[in-house]
Amino acid sequence: MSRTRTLNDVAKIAQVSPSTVSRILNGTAVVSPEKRKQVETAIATLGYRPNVMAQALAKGRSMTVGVVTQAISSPFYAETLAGIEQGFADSVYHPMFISGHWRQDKELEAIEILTARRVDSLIILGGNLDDQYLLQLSQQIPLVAVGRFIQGLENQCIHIDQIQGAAAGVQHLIDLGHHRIAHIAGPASHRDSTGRLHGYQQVLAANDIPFDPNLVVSGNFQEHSGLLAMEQLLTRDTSITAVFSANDQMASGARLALYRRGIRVPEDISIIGFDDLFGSSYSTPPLTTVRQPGQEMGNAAAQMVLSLLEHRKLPSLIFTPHLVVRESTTRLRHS
Amino acid sequence: MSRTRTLNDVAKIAQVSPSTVSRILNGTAVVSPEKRKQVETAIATLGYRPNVMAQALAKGRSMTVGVVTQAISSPFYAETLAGIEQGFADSVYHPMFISGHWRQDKELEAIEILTARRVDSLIILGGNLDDQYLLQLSQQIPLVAVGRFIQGLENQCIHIDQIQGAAAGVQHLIDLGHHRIAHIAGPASHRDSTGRLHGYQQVLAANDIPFDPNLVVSGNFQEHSGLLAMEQLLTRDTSITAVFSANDQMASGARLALYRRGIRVPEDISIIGFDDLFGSSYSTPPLTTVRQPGQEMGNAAAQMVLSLLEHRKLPSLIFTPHLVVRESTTRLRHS
DNA sequence: ACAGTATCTGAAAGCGCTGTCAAGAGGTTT
DNA sequence: AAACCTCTTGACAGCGCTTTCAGATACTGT
Repeated sequence: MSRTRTLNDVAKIAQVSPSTVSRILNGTAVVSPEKRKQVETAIATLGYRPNVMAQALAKGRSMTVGVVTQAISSPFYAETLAGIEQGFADSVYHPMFISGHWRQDKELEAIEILTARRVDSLIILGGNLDDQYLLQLSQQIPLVAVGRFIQGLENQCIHIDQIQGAAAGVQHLIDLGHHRIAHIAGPASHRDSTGRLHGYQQVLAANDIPFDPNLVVSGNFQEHSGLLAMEQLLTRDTSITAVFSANDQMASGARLALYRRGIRVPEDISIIGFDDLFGSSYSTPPLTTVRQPGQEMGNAAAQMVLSLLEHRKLPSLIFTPHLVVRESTTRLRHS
Repeated sequence: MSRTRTLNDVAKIAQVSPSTVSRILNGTAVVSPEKRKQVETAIATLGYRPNVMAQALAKGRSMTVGVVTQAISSPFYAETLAGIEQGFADSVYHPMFISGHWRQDKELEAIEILTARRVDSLIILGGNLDDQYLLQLSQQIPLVAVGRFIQGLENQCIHIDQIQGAAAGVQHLIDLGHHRIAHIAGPASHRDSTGRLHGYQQVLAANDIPFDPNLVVSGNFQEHSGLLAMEQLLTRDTSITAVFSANDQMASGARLALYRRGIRVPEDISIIGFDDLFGSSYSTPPLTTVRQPGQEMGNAAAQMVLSLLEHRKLPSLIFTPHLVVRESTTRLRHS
């Protein structure tokens, strides 16, 4: 393992001062063509690569942005991460991901780790950190939040209206003639869950359909909890003709519960999800869902960070949930 | 944005030398209880956090390990990444992920970026870099490869026998009485694809079933290509009773193609996948597949890196593919 | 009481780079 | 020919930390 080359080595064999090499590397000042040539060949022959750590220390900027995600293997977050990565792709910055696992302590720890590395900026994906904390954190370091709306930091949040999204989904079901519509909610602690639940309730009310608490069961956003929730709904009430699941993963679990009982989708029961995960368009039947453009939002978050870092004015980005009708929902047959 | 505190600030207000503070932080030497106390309170009142960049520069170790993955949003890789992250969780190291998108140039670029940051070690997930290059790279930096087997670097590879896995899957189909078994292969350029194809052919031969080239179609490991492949198989040959897909994602696409034509799974056609993605156990019907323990392999890769970095002897880890029988395969009914 | 030893601590040099500052070279102007 | 610019370049002081080295102190044993 040969010692790695330094800028000094380059300077020495190019017979110039380290400053000059630095200037060429960074384009910080004009350098005579001859010296530039010498330096360039020196760099080439040594195979020199600047040490980003040292640059970071000297410049006071690490060229990395920290991303607090919740779980790298969660399909929804993964799409967003891919968007973030793509958004930084041709910039000089690079993202570093750390998972918070939906636990506030882990998220705080993630932020510690990231700030100890002096990341230049932070992207927070969902999570349980409170608004107040993030608001204060944003005073110390440029940050953008994805999937949440923080009062006083509106311009640095990328989110979509969950209520509106849920409303669109449930209205679709109602338009198809359903009125016994169950809801598999997310965990009550999660603000997206409550938003979606509200959307569900609002649309019911708007359509004069009484809200029946028996028709809502909570899960934890994972497939298995959707399956359990569906089973519970089925034993509670047999008049259900449609279910609105707070995310695609639980919809998938619910769909399996139905399959096991021989209940057909969409003929017997219609299902609608939320998120539009990539795989949802390949489920059987392809899932009707409310799309949250995860990748685009991630990409936008990266752009926003870049603007923040370069003190450009922030792009104003608006994302709206969007109903994607596929084959898991159908018109209610009057029986 | 208040200037962030440095070790010197701490030293000053604790009335000790910077060296002493450093010693306490790193446990490098014994320090008298009083000084330790002074320093600790100083750290607490200042809210001091060491600058990892500066530490890295001084120690010559960045405490980060670079991971070259292929696509962060690919379900299989995402599981592996989660395993890696978990494997480093209570170490002082942190992973930094960069995607190569299955393109050699991007992978090389990823390695450049990572080494410019002086990562202490590298984990390579699959990809198209050639063995020779990696073997040479491993001379410069501790590296472990996941999902590939490199001659001369066997101890630093974590992989499973693709042939054996495919064989197990196909044998399962044969045991159920199938002999018209199609294969949806991965891209020919991908070594896992060829391994799985060989496994398929070997088992066919071992059971005296003639290999019919018409029964194999290649996809690109994405869902859509599986759908296309299935459609093609269906037009080519109507006697197919089972299909072995080179991964779960294509199996999912194939399953959709069948659904569209009203062909039942598993009653009319049995399907078996490869990987055992988390979502596969929630497909309709739950997919029979050959499990590749992505998360465990990722975790093992992290452990291996840690061993390498601490010069401990390498754990010898053997992973084997494992048939997971679910509901997408069934005994052939003699018609 | 004194050399010898074991402990703790600070000074200082550096890790690899950047950026300020001032000097030297060459060219203009009057 | 003197005074003044403009350009390019090197010295040098950091960035925030670690680590050697040697000095200071406190204990040994004889």
